[in-house]
Amino acid sequence: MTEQQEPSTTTRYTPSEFEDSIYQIWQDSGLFTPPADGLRPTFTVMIPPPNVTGVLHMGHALNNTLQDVVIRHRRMTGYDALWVPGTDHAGIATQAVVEKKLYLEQDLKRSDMGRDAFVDEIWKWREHHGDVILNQLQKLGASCDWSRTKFTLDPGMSLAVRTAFVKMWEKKLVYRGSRLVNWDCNLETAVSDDEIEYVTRKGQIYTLRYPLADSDEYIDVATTRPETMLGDMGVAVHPDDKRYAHMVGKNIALPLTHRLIPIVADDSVVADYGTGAVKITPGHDPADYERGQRHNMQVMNILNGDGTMNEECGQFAGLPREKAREEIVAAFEKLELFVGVEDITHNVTISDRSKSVIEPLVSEQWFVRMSEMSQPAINAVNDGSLNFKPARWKNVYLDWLENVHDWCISRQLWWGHRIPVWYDEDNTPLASIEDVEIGSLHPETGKPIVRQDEDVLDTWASSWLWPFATLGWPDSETSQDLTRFYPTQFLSTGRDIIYLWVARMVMAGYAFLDEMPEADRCPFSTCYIHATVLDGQGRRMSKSAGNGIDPVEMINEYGADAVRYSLMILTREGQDVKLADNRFELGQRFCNKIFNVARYVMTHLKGDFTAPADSAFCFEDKWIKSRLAHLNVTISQALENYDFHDAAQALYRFTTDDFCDWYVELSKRRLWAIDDAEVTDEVLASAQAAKNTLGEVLSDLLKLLHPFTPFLTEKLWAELPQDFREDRGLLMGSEWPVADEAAQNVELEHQFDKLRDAVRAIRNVRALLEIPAGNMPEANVHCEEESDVELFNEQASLVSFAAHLESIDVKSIDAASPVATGTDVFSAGAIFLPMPIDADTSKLRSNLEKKLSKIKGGLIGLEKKLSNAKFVENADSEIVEGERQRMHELQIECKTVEANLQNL
RNA sequence: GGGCGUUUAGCUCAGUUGGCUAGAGCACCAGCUCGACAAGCUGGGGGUCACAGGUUCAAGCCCUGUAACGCCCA
Repeated sequence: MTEQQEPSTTTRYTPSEFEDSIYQIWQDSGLFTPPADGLRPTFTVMIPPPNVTGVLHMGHALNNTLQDVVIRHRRMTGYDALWVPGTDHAGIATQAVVEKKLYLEQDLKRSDMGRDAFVDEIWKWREHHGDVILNQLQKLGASCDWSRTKFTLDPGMSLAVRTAFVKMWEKKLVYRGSRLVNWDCNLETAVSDDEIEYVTRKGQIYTLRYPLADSDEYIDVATTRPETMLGDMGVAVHPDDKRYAHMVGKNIALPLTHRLIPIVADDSVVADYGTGAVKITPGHDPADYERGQRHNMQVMNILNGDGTMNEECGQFAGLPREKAREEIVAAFEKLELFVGVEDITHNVTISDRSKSVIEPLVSEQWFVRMSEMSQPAINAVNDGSLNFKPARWKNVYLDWLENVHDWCISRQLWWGHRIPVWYDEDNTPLASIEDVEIGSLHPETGKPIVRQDEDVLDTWASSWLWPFATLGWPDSETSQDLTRFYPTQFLSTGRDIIYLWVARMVMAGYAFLDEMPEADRCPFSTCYIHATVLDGQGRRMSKSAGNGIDPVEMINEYGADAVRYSLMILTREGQDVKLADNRFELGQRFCNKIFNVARYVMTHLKGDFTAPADSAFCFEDKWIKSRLAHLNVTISQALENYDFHDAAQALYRFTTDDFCDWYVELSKRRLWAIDDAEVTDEVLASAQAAKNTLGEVLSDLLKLLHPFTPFLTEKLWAELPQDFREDRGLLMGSEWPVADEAAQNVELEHQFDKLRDAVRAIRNVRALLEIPAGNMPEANVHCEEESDVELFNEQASLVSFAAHLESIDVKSIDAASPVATGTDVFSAGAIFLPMPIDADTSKLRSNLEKKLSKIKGGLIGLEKKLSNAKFVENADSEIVEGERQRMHELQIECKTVEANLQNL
């Protein structure tokens, strides 16, 4: 692509013909990898690693487009920009996918295969399918440094995970203990508090009668899970509850068991809810666990890992919990201890992953002490080291950190980082970065090591190290990347993982990078929370609902640039985006526009090019250069602030309105002039100036567009003649244009607006009077200000050309209105078009009448306002003066319109 | 129960520290095969800014309350 290429001859933008080859050219150019010399400041983005089992969905497409826009912009503005890609091993999800596949295809269960063979199968699966989503990111145009692609189970990541674990071990931040955890009976593993959700479901609440031992009295207790009564260790009532006061301290003979359990008084019981008495099942309910602790109750586990009743359950042992529920209710009925059942709706805790009902149960797990680690992460937001955009998400982040619970990090799975802990024969643990040989001696006890911990770590316990582990930490051999590219500047992610991932990464940065100065430890300075993509009806897109729009399909249909651009302009900060698939037409139309205008411009840039003298550049040349300079400032600011919608919108406005509809159309006036028989040097120079301006504006515009529509702009850049690009390199690697301050001319832009308004007014009257395009009358333009008379006289040919006129006759507004004309008023005066013979004036009349009533309405409002002493007194003098001016204008307009109406 | 967000044209959305007649795209209507583009060009119609109060000379914007929808936490 270093040689200039021939412009395309088709009039339709057909992205499928060039996107893949352009991506290949980028790949081969090495530009995805920042230069090794390290001379420029760095700008780093870490991709939120998608699950290795994942396929690209709209959320990914949106999020990764954002990141690519940021990275491409920074790459062009002089940074060594690095975007590190990778995938997450996603413990539970991946294990489940492969487990299912093996079962369906080979009728194999993992328990039959053994750990090593099963893990091998997952690795094989990853070799074949693990890059799907990364390839899809390439179709989207993601300019990641693929040479640095990481996987959260890579050996380097393993080293990082083990190092972090041992650091926590040494600081006593990690501990092993028996605690009530959220147990997923389907997956047979513990999950953390952050991996569960609550759903409202219909259920039943059962009331059971518990007889007191050695008494005729009883207590009724209500429960939604009758089967847990087998694990009851007591019954609690409120200390002030007179109904039960005499029973406190006595025992209950727990039915179906031979156990006696105490009645205790506890403040946590709500006396007027239900029967006012609650059963205490410390082994299977978080609140009861607390109550049990307060009353020194033992914890009894009645469940097996798969959700069946365990050997503590006597006749019920081995039954699935649902079946046990039925049988226990039946048994209570038989004993005449069943009081009743009612339908209720209540919140049920389910597992994020398997969607099965979570059973709280006590088991031996590894936990991370979070409270002290959370403090630096809290400080980071408060001292401004970390900014959220939109800012309100910092509250979600802070809420979680300020109320953080210890994190259960062990999982009873096989796919993941195995916990780097070994035990001697007395179960004394030893944490180690290096593998410990079985049979070697425990350094503290001197006893032989007999086994490694069977469990693996929660996936987030590797991904929280992502920002620095991807850069080589803690390996000193490879960690020059860490010094150069850490901390990163921008993290973009979804709101659902603010605490699962974002908060933990910040904690990890402060906790583990102790060799770095405090100020450099926060892993990113901006956390951008992107919009959620909803379907056309405003529902979340989901696989199960089948309402997802496949970005890859959209790319095939509309092109990656169209998909990218559409997503960017639809994404207002903090605002969810409703997406129907036809919304990509917006981007498609825009890309088509760029494609065609570039083709048009380039047909005029052929051959040798000599730059014209400054004097050859005319009014509209200066105008479009001024608009371009303003656009540059707007885009640059918007991108630095991550206001993607604003940037995309400014590009749209400039490209379609300013450039295509006005400048390019006006340029034809001068370009066609050289076809005339007698061509003066002046005409030639003017045409040359137009060509030069077209080329220069297009060149800069392609650059400004490039972060949003990289494929198309790169293709067009290759076709652009040498004179309009500084070197033969790729657009992707080119320098962002410098906003030309000298070219910015607000006054001139204001003048152009007046010309444009006049042209529009003329076109409007032409349409109302049905004057055909081929008919080129002479129009009168009457201006309110003398300076505008001058302006319109100077730019008469511009106005005539744009409005299809033979010529214009410019006068002061004080001049008498010409007779037999149709009029319209505009921002600087009025225009008059000669009435064609047999003209139907009805449309013009109704237009004028409507306008008149609007003007009169405006006048009444202004009169009222200006006669209000308080307004004149209080409002800024500029505002008051503006209103007076406006009033004056409206009065003139009123007069003009009335006069014309009378003449009709 | 607590927190956050949204409500502006038929649809999807902009609208800055309060200040000219509230904007865009799509859709709609009328006209146009004019030498980049019919995925186009030109012109046009269309809004009680959710509702009720309040502050102010002035409110889509600020304050209070209400309603509907959505998300998160417990």
